[in-house]
Amino acid sequence: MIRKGKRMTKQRRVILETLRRTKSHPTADWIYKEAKKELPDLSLGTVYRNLNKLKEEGEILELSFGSTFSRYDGNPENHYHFLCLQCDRMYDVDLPLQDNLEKLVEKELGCRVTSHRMEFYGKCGECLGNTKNTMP
Amino acid sequence: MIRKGKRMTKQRRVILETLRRTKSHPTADWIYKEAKKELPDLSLGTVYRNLNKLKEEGEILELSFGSTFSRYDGNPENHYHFLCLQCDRMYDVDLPLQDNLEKLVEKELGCRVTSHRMEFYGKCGECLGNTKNTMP
DNA sequence: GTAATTGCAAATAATTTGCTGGGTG
DNA sequence: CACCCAGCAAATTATTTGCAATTAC
Repeated sequence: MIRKGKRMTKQRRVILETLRRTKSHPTADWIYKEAKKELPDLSLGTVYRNLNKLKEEGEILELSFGSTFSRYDGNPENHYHFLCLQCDRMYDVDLPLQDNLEKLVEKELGCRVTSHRMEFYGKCGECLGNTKNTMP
Repeated sequence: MIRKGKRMTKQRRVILETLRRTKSHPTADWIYKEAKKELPDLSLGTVYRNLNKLKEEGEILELSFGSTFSRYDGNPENHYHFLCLQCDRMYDVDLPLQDNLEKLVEKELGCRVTSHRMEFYGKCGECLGNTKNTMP
């Protein structure tokens, strides 16, 4: 693996490790606060710059579905997500990619489809359970 | 039945008409500029306020997939979209909703899924045509 | 009449960028 | 030792909000 023009600074390493360690699909700010515990002088701008670089290099995914901020995923393989509208937690969905749909879209629009994204919305298991207990 | 809010001001009417008239999935700013031709005193804040109301009432859709700004769709029925990564145009995709996938997600995560969204990315027919001449 | 809604401008929120000094390869 | 990259803070961008005046019902 050739690291062309990429420098492995300790900031970059800690940011990537922080993201890979969690399954919570965190925001840039969460990563910043978390990584700052290890690197107290870390700045938020550095977090954003590194997240953008890592995204361009295909090391991570940026998830920016229907909200005012981005979440990040340390797993760069395309996969789907479920967002709980009550607690705002985001879960990975282990469903096979519907690549056949890309073909259908190409036929319909006469375009070239290179990727797609899908996100599900609703109430997560934990929130379903919580309401059950507190509901009259 | 209490009709709280929801006055048909001329601003609201023009904003909705402007959005319904186009197939371009425009931004709030585009709608503002366009509607301003008819209502010169219109302000951008009013456009945002009305778009949010219309969204809440289910009259329109807000599309905020993977970008720093929202686009709006005058068709409130859930449907998929294709975004051309070259020219940034957005197209409606006429594909049946994959509601069966919602069931699969519910089974996998033990959650309640109420909706989902899907977006396709690539190069649109027009952009393919433009490059066809220069491709080997 | 009166409460929702407007225009305006200032406030937020998330992210990006310019500068300069420091650390990596 | 060249030059990428960090830290810091100010700039940008999209959107929201407070307020007094206006307007629809």
